[in-house]
Amino acid sequence: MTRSTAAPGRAVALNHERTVTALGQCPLLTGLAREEIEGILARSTVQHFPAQRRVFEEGGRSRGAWVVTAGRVRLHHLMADGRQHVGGFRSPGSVLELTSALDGRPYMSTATALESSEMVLVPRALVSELARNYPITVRNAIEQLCLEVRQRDITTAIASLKDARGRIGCTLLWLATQFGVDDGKTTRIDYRLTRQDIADRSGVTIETAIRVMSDLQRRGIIRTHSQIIEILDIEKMRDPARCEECQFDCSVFASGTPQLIR
DNA sequence: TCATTAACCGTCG
DNA sequence: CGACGGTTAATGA
Repeated sequence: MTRSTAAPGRAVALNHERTVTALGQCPLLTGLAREEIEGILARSTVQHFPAQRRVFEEGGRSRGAWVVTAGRVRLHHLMADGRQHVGGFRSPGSVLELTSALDGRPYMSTATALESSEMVLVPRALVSELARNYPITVRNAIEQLCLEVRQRDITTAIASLKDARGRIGCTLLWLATQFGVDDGKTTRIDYRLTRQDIADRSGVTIETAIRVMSDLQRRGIIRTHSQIIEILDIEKMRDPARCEECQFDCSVFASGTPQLIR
């Protein structure tokens, strides 16, 4: 066999390895052995999506739970005026639409690939079967659904904040809990986001998002570089977001943070 | 395509 | 009235 055929074969094997690893990192499957993950993958379908392609749509019949195994995904609702309300962003290891997979009702939001992404669709039947065969997955599912409920509270908090400063501040702080990487003094949101993404997550126009973020940069509270946002002063960020009077569990400072939704 | 700025305008406290 | 934020347009990277 020539080198030209052997090399792609090895690439496929490596790719499979990465898919298995990412699938194993899915919170639903925590505690399962490698062979069990392999078995689940064997009975699931792997699909690839180019940037901007829809993975599934709100209202569509649930075929199962989706697990992000590569790339990045945006969850959102399409609104009548053409704007999007973004519910959240996901990265490898995330499970999407577990609720729909469990109750068989339609998908609750639309998912769009932000970049070339790989998704594993775990069929509904298999999700039920997992619950029967591996009690740990029931615990995992409960844990995951609790996290999703809590995140929904954050979304509510963002929407209920009165002004744009507060909404964008709350959005950035939440993103910091989800994707934040502590660089000693500052926190970097390790997830590329356009101004439009921030605006859609905050419920404001892109111009307003820019207006507010430019001001935050002038005041030395944040710094941005090629779609990566760094929070330089979390205290001052909490101020416009009015974190003190917020009843939701965003907990930017929480040490021993529970597993977050990736 | 993404980011930024500015002028303008309606809403609301 | 004046702050705020959406709309529109122009421009730069």
